[in-house]
Amino acid sequence: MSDRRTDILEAATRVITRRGVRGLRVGELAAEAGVSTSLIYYHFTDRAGILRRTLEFIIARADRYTAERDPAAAPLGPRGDLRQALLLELQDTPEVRENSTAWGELRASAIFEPDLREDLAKATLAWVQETAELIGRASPGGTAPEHAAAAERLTSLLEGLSTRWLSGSIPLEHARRLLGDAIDAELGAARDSAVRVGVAC
Amino acid sequence: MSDRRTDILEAATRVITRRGVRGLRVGELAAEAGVSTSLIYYHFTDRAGILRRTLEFIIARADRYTAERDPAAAPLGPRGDLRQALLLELQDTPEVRENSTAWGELRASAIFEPDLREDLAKATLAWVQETAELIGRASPGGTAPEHAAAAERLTSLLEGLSTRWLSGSIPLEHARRLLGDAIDAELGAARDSAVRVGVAC
DNA sequence: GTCTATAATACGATAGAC
DNA sequence: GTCTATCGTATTATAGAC
Repeated sequence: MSDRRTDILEAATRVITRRGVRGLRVGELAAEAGVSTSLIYYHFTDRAGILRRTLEFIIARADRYTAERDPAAAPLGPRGDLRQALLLELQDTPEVRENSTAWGELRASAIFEPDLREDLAKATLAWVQETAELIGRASPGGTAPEHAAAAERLTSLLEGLSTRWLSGSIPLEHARRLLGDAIDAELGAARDSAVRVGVAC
Repeated sequence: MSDRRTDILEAATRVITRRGVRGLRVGELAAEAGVSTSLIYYHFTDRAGILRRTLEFIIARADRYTAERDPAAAPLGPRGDLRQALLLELQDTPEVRENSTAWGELRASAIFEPDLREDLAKATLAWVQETAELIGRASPGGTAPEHAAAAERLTSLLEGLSTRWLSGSIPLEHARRLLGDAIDAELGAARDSAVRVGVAC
């Protein structure tokens, strides 16, 4: 489990959090992981290989902690599940910061490195679909395409807010409030129209 | 107007669009501008100076084209003005692509280079305030803080969608549709509550 | 699998002529 | 102001011992 290869991938995640994907230096990664540079080349062939495997690692880890909600915790209901799933990404803990930073870097790097795009688009799609499902459970009123569109808006907004937070343009609490309100609005809109159809004059 | 200095700044914008802020190489910039590397150092001192001036240049140019609406064009009304101002940033023209790419890079780079944060935060704030004012004109119902929050949500969403577009995760038209719907929802919500207050049972 | 040592080169920056 | 030539170093990557 905790072999050298994994050590290096974890170290790479930390270095990317500190310096960015494009600021990662093999020498600094070696120091962070406590190994020689040549061992890194032995395991990952070249710098591009390091990046590819690290980004896979980050995507896999993000999946894991998203899925890993404490099953013994008080049930939140569909609305609470959605709020928690999204607000989870706006927290100042080392793990979330690492994931958010690395995810943002992955996306920003993909603009200039077409090789990264396919994996990124696949991971994005999976995330949007999971979110759409949570929205569907929280607002049974709408259609599946409406839920998908809402999921795309909320996850895109989350990415935008996360980058603003990490780049020092807004405080974390402010980002959380804006996202929370947007979630309420996406769900409220559906609920309101249901209410209107059922109850209004 | 079109002196060497400006040539270099325009060339730098193109190189950043192609390679990113962190992918900009002084040698490549020199080739793109058709000058020697030392001339670049003569005008901009060092690489950081190149970047600083180029980002100022980009911010100024974005301001200009945002302000530069054809005054002879058919008046759109407040709602149309808002839509146009935001959707303007999601277009596949060289100038918009350059600005969006560079702006995204500026934000992504600021995560790792605190020197960039202040200018970025200032430019972001100005943009949010302009947007809030447009929202205020388009939906006179709400309060100023509500307009500001809506502006932050819409501009953050725009940044998120723009990055998704540029990184190849969604097609441009799709991004435009999602943003357009979000604008309608932000305005519609205010209008609906006004309508509800005035008219509902 | 892991290291030390080093090759090869890319890159930022400067010197000095015109 | 602009160029050619070059320096010094940071960085990727490899050779070869253990």
